[in-house]
Amino acid sequence: MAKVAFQPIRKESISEEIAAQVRKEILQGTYLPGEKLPSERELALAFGCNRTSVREALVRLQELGLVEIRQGAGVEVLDWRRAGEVDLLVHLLTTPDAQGKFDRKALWSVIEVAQTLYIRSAELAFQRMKPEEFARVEALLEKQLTLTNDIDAFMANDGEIHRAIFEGAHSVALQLLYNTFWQIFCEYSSPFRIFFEAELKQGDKSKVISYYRKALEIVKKRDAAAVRGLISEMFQPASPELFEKLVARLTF
Amino acid sequence: MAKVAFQPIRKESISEEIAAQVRKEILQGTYLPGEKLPSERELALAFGCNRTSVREALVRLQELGLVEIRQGAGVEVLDWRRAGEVDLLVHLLTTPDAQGKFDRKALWSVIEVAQTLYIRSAELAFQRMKPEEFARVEALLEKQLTLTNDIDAFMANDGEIHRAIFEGAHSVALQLLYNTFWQIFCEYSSPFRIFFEAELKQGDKSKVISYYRKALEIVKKRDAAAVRGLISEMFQPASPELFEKLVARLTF
DNA sequence: TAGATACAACTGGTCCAACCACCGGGCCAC
DNA sequence: GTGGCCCGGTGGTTGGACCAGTTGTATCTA
Repeated sequence: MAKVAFQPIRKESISEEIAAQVRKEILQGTYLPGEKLPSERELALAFGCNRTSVREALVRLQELGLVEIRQGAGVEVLDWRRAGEVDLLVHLLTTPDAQGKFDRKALWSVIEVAQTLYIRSAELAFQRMKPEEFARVEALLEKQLTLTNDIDAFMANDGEIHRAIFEGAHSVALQLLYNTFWQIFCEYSSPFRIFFEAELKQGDKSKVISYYRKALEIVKKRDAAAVRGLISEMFQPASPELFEKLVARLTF
Repeated sequence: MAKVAFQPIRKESISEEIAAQVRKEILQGTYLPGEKLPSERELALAFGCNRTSVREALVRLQELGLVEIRQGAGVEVLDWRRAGEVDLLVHLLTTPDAQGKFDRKALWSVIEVAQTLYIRSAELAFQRMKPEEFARVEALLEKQLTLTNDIDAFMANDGEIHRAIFEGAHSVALQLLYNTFWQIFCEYSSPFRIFFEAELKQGDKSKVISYYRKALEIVKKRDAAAVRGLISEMFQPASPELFEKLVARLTF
């Protein structure tokens, strides 16, 4: 086991690079809905690469609902507020606006929705989970309380706990929503990491630790009535004042 | 205006065709998570097309979180329950399982989540909409009551009403979620079309019409407390018994 | 002159063949 | 057991060619 948690490197392909650049321009409003992108051939020239790579990039953007590609007629920029897919969120949240400002309002809206979905998910999970599923959640929560010395394992197990809840709802839709929102969280995990590290050093006085204890108790008692409050508590660090502190630590 | 609402034809590109076929196989479990797809060259041979088209198709699947493409190592099938994006839902709902059976449970889970999101959205909208936004919703609702003779216009305006509510929440996340869920609804619109047509013929006795009347009143009174109940009523046709009737009319 | 027609320029769609970059496994020397 | 090396296979990228659809325009026709 390495002393440091090395991050696996990922080489961006040319088409991803191109997609990222064009996506940014569209999200920042350089290209307005209804306008046409330069032709594939022009883009290839501009990016100094092959047309094939440009095409792959455009296909990516089309999948996100950012553009519409029509043979013979060029590539039209769509209004992403009307046509954008949910998976656009993660890009939206990591793309500063034209003034280089970070979109706090968008992030806040995601937190808001995440909380709503989490509460609903937990409500359904408490109705639908089988004994062995409850047992698994209990086991994960107990494990979490033993991982206070390993921040990496702590955060990984944290993800598994949340996932178990969303899976417990026995809802494909919620499960996929979890995937998307978890991906967003991962992009933002750096400030949370610092937050958790500070918390864990406080040992028993830590609010985070006491939160997991409380969660474990509620799950053991199958106390469905207490779930809503518990989750609201979990989202407490996302309250406006703490929100600003977390945003200040973002690293992209 | 044409007598019939013609559907714009869209020619499927080869890469879309390939993506659809491979997606189906993955969703049906022909390829299990961890397995590798045939190489691009093999797929090109099998589909009788060029490798370029296969590559575009695979990029599409990667964007959905269905596969992971790694240079030199082939294309690995991922577990879409863990890695799939929300945008996968629309494909999941229109892909029968290996026995050719339609996945009712998945559709039900979508309806369930849609209701949750709609309620939350409306709650927020009632808190955040400005007078002109309320006025717009009122106008759309009033317009809806005049469109009882034009089913196409009726359904289009219906979409605008829902969109206005989701936009009223002033939440980018909810707005994009609306786009994705609306897209799913469009895939399923045929049974709803029949349902609405039958309702509209009943005139004032129609439950649907009375629903919009009630909605209009609630919006005019800014009666936020009544919203939850109203939306639950709207999702009433999705109750188990009617759900089966609607499913029976699906046409894909 | 108004409308229909034909054309030409442009755009995306597909294909081919070649080469580069990377992975994985097998082999070898240390 | 470790690291170095090679080799076959896989994805990544390239340039160029041609097909197919769109669009605006110049032209022809009534």
